[in-house]
Amino acid sequence: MKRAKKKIFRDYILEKGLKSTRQRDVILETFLSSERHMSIEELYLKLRAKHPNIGYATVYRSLKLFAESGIAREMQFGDGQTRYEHVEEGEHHDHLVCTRCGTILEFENETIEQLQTDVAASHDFLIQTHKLELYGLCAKCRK
Amino acid sequence: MKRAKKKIFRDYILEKGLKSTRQRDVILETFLSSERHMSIEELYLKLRAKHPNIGYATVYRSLKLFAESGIAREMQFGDGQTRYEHVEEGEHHDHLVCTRCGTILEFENETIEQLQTDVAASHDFLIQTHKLELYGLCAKCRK
DNA sequence: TGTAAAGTGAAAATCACTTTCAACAAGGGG
DNA sequence: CCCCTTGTTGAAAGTGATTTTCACTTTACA
Repeated sequence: MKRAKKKIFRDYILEKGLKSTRQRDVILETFLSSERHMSIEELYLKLRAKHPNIGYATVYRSLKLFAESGIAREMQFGDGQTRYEHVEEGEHHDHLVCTRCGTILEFENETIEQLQTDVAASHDFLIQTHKLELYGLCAKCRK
Repeated sequence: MKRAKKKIFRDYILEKGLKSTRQRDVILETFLSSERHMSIEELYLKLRAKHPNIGYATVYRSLKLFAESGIAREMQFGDGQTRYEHVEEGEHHDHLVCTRCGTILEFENETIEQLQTDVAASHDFLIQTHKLELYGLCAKCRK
């Protein structure tokens, strides 16, 4: 799976006439072996531990590239920081965001998706993407 | 309705030991008689027309206060600007956001709300708020 | 009215990115 | 291999939205 994503990215780079670099390899490896929903700051700090010479800007640029290539997705959860999550092909999920501890859980609900399509249709609206987030307290924090 | 919101705000101000000022009155009046989903920039420009001496910071501060008092709600639609919408008591709606012209339509769907509650329950999660946005092309723009 | 506490506006500061730019690497040729 | 065109990088400066600071008002109540 990690291998597959690396291939997708390699192919994307090639197709666009871009170059494969040491930095991108390191950032990709670190991103892929990190938990989902990492903020750029978090990823940058994690990277710095082993690669103190990698610049902030490079991390931003690489993540943007990962998103373009289709292996990552940009997300905003209202805390003012952009997070990137791993993209699994053909899968879409929504989020439960704990407002106390920041934990992000994922869920899928086919019925909700279908109802969204219905709503859009009734407004003659063509859906490109959607965002559904439930904010509140996770099991741990509500005790 | 406008009257009711002004009262809610007045009560909030009082309860918190804050002060009622000319600026807040003007900003509130302008906010209430504006369309929903105004960005701060838009509101500020509208205000300036009649009150050129009101500062940017005061508009920001007032809107934050409106949100705290419960008569307004902060919203992010991914265009990098915070928008404030009017809160009608006991009503919750979601949004259709046109990615081309920026139009924001509202809709309500009780079934989706119910399914959200079910999802949350199955994760032992306590919902405080939620956000559902469908991004795409509105009827006008999809032609 | 006096005055303590809150509010205001202008400007500076902050925050999360983005861009700039000079120095460096990649990946083809030749 | 070496060249050389073109993309890449890191540091630092720049952005744009929002916040904070601060000296100066205003407000509300004693």
